[in-house]
Amino acid sequence: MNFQEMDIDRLEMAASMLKAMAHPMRIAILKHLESGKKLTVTEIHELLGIEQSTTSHHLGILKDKGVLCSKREGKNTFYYLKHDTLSQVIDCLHRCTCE
Amino acid sequence: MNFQEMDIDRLEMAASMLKAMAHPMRIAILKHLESGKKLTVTEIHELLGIEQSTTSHHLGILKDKGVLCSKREGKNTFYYLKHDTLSQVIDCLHRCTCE
DNA sequence: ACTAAATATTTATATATTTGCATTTGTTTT
DNA sequence: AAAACAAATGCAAATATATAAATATTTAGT
Repeated sequence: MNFQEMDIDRLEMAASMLKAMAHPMRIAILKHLESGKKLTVTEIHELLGIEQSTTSHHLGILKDKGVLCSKREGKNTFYYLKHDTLSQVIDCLHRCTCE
Repeated sequence: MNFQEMDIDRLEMAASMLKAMAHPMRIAILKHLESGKKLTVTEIHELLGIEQSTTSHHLGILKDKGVLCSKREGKNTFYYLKHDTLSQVIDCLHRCTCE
């Protein structure tokens, strides 16, 4: 594997993380998970007022693409940011959409 | 227009900016535009080794969604980041894809 | 006005995403 | 073991996106 390929892999990884985040509901989810907060599927589905299955689906995408992690505790599954630094992306977008 | 709607509009705006950025080639373009750099379509198309029309198309998407601005000077059109702060998003992704 | 260079737009086809509903799987409690 | 709760999955219709090739537009130089 040469540098070129490594770079392409990395670009694709970055792109798929961004793509995972690039959805209004998923950004709303991420806003609720800033500063290390951990929330269950039900909590998120109630906070946002969207279907349970839709919520789970969105969380699955975010987890699959490396944006979130999850840990099961009994009946609940808690979701949280994989990299705290990703809150920066959300904050940055918040600032860029002020006009 | 109530706050709820305002919030939804903003989420959608943020999502469409992210969606515009969520593509390997477009991330590669953004990497070249960090720290206020301004490049022409041809420069980018040569830097990345992709078709001119493809390059223009990608730039058009980034501009349309509010990620880039452009200014024409003679035959050339220079593209640059609309918000300098967007470099943070790229840097953040760079850090998150180190594993 | 004509040509060449730089950029932009249009097309069509293929592929991917979103969403709700119904169902299923996993876990706790009785 | 059955009931109740939490989360995940499969499916299908509507919608959106990617890609590449061909064509069009804008501008500078002659």
